[in-house]
Amino acid sequence: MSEDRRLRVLRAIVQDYVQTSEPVGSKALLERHRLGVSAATVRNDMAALEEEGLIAAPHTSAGRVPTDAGYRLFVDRLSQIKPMTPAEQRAISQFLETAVDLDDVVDRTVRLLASLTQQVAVVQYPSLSRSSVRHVELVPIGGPRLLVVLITTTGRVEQRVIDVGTDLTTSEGDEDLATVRAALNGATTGRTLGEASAELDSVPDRLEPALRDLVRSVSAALADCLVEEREERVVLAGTANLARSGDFTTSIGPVLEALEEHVVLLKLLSTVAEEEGSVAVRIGHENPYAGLHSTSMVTSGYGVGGDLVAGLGVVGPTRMDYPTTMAAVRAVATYVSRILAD
Amino acid sequence: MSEDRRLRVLRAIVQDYVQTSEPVGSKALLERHRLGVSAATVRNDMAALEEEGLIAAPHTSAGRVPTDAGYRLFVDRLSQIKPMTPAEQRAISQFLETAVDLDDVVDRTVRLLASLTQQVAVVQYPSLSRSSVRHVELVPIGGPRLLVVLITTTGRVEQRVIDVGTDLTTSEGDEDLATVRAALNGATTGRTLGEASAELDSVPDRLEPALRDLVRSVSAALADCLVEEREERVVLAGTANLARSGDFTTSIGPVLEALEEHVVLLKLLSTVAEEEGSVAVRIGHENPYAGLHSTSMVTSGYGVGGDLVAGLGVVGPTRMDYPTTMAAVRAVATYVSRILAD
DNA sequence: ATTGGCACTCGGTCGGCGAGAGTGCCAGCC
DNA sequence: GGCTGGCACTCTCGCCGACCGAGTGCCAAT
Repeated sequence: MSEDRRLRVLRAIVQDYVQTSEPVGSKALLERHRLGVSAATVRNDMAALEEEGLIAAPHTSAGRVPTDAGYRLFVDRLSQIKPMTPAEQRAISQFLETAVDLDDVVDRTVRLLASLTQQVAVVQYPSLSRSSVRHVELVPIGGPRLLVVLITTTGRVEQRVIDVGTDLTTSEGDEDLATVRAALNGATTGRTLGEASAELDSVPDRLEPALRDLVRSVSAALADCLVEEREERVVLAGTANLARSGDFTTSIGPVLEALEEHVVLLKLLSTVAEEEGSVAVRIGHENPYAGLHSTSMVTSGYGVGGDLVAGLGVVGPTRMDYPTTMAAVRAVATYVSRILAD
Repeated sequence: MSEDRRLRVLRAIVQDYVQTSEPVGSKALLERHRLGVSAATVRNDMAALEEEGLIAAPHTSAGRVPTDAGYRLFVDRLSQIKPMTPAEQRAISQFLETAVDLDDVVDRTVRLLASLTQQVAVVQYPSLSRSSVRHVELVPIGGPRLLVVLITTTGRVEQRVIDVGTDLTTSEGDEDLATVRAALNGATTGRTLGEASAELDSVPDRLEPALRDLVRSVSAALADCLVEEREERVVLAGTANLARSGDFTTSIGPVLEALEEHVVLLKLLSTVAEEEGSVAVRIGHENPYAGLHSTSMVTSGYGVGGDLVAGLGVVGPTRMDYPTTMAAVRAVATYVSRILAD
């Protein structure tokens, strides 16, 4: 019994099941694939595959359905990512190029991914902790109120308004502010947000005592921006696709609940494959979160110039078209990275 | 046949149906409500109510179910908003108070509303077009690059980075910038965003010709911030509640799709009742959007100091507990307004 | 106007039945 | 040893009919 043919059978089963969404039997397989052997042989192979835990029968007299392990093997060894057509690539690129700012890029990305894959798309906002400081600015906005602005290499702008106690609209205040501004920029510009955060602590000590109070409040605000958890934000689109797919008609509930747990999604997105251009697939129970046990997740990282700063991906039924989904995720990740490079 | 009793019957039907989610018959009604009349009488009343289009029978031999018109009458004349208990009020207030910034307020609000009502919560971001300009700031961030910052009275901060062509890091550039900054602030500060936008056009003409190019690019960026449609943003929570309610088990799809149409949601939220503390209810087919024909929407406005700046509300099955839902929406709107007043 | 009574309607459920799909196994063949 | 055709078996699904019960509509009586 050839190992090779057994895998071909598995592949055929996965492909058929993905397409028809019905358990596939030995006879149906023969009709749709030229395997060159008889139904009985296929049945033997299927029995073996079931023994190995790669496929399973919903009940005695029905066809077979791939198990999570079966899909895993299919993804790892039996399929290759379907390249996108030039037309699709152009469409993706054009759609993303017209975005006006970071929010718009993220918004367009998530919609695009949802419509390309017909599944639920998840896009993480570029994460501060992996990007770095481009510039820090301090702007007095009347009386003792000060606007603290942080600009990152990913184009994100964080700001806080703080009350520093003393009036800053004097010429003396201006000077002080300039000193503090220079000190803070010196300490943080060019550093990653994590490094910058650490560096901030030592800034007050390097300045003359008179400025310490001021710099301390500003540092605090800045540190707040740096760790700002809201930055770890995800955006969803295409949840309606869950209902259409038909795989979850019984229980969309748990899946919707899981999708509302943005913290969970973030964790799942953050463990994406390291190299750019590669996609990670998490199938069914491989997923650590129970609500997603009946789903698969295809994710990839994106970011500017080799520095991965965030993840994106889709969530769909385990019975999904992995090759095309992976292609779409990879393509979108690539293009959004390119857009962000500007 | 007393009109009064007929309405009592309608109220009883709505209450029972909301609670049991099963068509209510004459006998069941008598068991749960002391109406003081016999089943036959109730049947006559029900026939009359059906004639008036206030209730309907799913099929010949089943109980009656309120129609959209029936719910409407119930909401308008047969129910009163159930006040929240002091404990609930404290809980709401405390949960919202701990928010650190505007995004956090919105995020907490939508989650709170979803969990209070066990339905889908929708919260619109405070809308720029109804708030006004607090301050405009221009920050040179190296070479010809300039950061344009707009701060609104709702605490929102919009920014754009633009390229102005000439190097600004000269002392001359500093002066020019100061002039432009003063001019822009003079033209916009204190005005609503709509007014400010109109005012911007005339700013270039009032300055010396040498500055016109600079001020024109800055004005453009600022105008862009002012009309920024992303500001008209909504946030959702509790979509999983749709699945649990059981009313949509057959067709969550259209509802989920409708909820993804943020533009539609915005339109629905923007036509909220004018007075603070009042809630608007849109029942079933009263809803202009087909995907929401099987849902009701309970909305209210919120904002700082009498100026309504945005809407919030919930979307749920027409079979919802209107009195409690309306109470929750009203309470949350009130408290979030109070929080935003700071 | 209200009430009790009664015939009627109709959806939901349950059991049985047949068809069809698919399997497992075995004996034979290459 | 591996492949094949054949055959008996199992199980689900859909269909049909019967039954049950909730609920109604109507009518005659009060």
